[in-house]
This record gives sequence, structure tokens and C-alpha cells, in this order.
Amino acid sequence: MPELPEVQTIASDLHEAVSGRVIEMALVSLGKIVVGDLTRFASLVTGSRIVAVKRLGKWLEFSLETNGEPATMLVHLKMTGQFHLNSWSSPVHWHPHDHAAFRLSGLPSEQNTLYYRDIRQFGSLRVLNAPELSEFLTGLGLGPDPLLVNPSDFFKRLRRRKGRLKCVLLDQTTVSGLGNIYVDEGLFAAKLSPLRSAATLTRTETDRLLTELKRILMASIVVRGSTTSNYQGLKGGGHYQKQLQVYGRTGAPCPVCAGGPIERSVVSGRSTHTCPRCQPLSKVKS
DNA sequence: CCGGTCACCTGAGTGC
DNA sequence: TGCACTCAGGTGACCG
Repeated sequence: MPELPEVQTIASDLHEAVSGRVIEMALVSLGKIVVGDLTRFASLVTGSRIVAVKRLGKWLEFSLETNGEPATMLVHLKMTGQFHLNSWSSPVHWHPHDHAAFRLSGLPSEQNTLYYRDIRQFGSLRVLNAPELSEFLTGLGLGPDPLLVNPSDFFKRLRRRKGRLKCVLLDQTTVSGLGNIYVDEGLFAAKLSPLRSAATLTRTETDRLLTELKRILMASIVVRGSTTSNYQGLKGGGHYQKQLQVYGRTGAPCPVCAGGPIERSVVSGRSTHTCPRCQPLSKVKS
């Protein structure tokens, strides 16, 4: 569910709310959401202090410290993962989709526990020590953050990929953090067809695409992301859905050319929203 | 390397 | 009201 702006919002909120706190107790009610040995997870997490919470692509990185030893809890929310704060209680009283709980020091009892909720149970939590973390991240091969990548690197990364532009942008090794909503929005804003082979883009086109992607991502972060179904940050949903131009607007007139209408198709297995007039696959003679 | 399909899950919405 | 069916912001495995 969440993409870069939503994960960024969640990471900043979590950082503000829980960094500096010590995890006094941890409970997991759905073992499969923890990757790796559950006992080791619990023992590494319990008693550790949360130093910081950051976003890495669409991953949440909790930097932990136990007796001077660093560790990292990596969380991927996939489609429906959420965090929320509530009072500590036994699992029989939990919301049916809460799967893990971390009781934190120094907070009022009504919100001294960080719960991980995940309706579809696709998300995952894992704890890694320093060498494990570096090995894991190497394996992921995440590309640079789209907000930080420089235009010439972005161009080079697209130029070496023959696949469809949409597919290449969704691939987290190209750049990390984009998902279905922001790829559709970025391609529309840059007037590029999702079906273009990435390698055929000119430097002018990749520059335009990157500029639009950054603008859209930053505008979304400002309003705490998009809530189209069930994304919730620590402090509720976002508002960027009001500014979406094509995503979820199938059949509506194109906001730019007033024609359209916005079409829905399937590209690389994902629903894809485009204006056929603004985003032609081949250049229209003028 | 590339594209397509399925699988992992639950719930919301739609149409009959 | 019930049922069948489609769809959902992500990824990873597998196959041709």
C-alpha cells in the first residue's frame, strides 16, 4: 500500500514518537510476519533503545542499540502494514489484525505500545546485526532514492534497461521508493507512455521525468501522502489523493488536455492510468 | 534480459 | 440478504 511519501510520513512520525524509547517488552501473535528466528528476534529487540527511525526506499529502518551493540529492525509494510500507538494489552484483546506489539518506556500508558497491524499479512519484520544488515541490503540492491538521485545517474540507469518504462520505474533496483500511484502520476506529468522502452528515453525526457517525480513526491510528502483505501500513518491518513491527476480516475476527462478520457490498462501486471492524448507511445505529428 | 502469471492474504465494492 | 466476482498502494518465484 504505502509508497515513498507514505513511508516517509510514517518514518518521520515514528522517529518523533518513539526514538529514544526503550522496548521493554515485545510480543508477536503471528509468527510468520517475523522473518528469521522468532526467539532471536524477541531477544535482540527486548531491552534495546530505539535510536532513530528512517526510510530506505519503501523500507522502515529502526536503528536499535542494546548494551552498546547496534542492531536494526527492518520493516516492509507491503500493501497494508501500519503502526499505531495504544495501551499495552494481552493478545487476546488485540485488534484482529494486530500482529506484533512493542511496549515502550517513558510514555503515558494509553500510548506506551507500538502495534504492528497488517490486514493482508504481506508485510514483514526482521532484526539484523551490522554484518547481516549490510549483506541483506546488498542482496536487495536498492537503487538510489528518487529524491536524491542526480539527473545524469537517473538517465544512465534508464538507458541500460530495455524493459517498459513503467516496469523499470517500479523495479526498486532502478530507483527505490516508487510504486504504482506515483509512477502513473509521474509518467502522466512528464507526458511519457508507460510502454516506452526505458532505454529509448532522451536525456531531456529523463530530466523531465525526474523533475516531475520529485515535484509530485515532495508535494505528497507535504500533505502526508495519499490515502485511497486504507493507508494510515501514526496520525491518520494523507491528502494527496485529492491532487492525483490520473491514478484512480479512469473515465474522467484528462485534467490537462480536457480530452482523454483517462484510460485504465494493465502494464506489467499493474493497473495503469494514462491519458492517451498526452502520453502517446509514438510521437504525434504536429 | 524480458514479459507474463501466480502466490501470498483480507476486505471493500459491484452486479445479479 | 446472499453470492460470485473483481480489485487493491508490493514483492518474489517460476516459466517460456
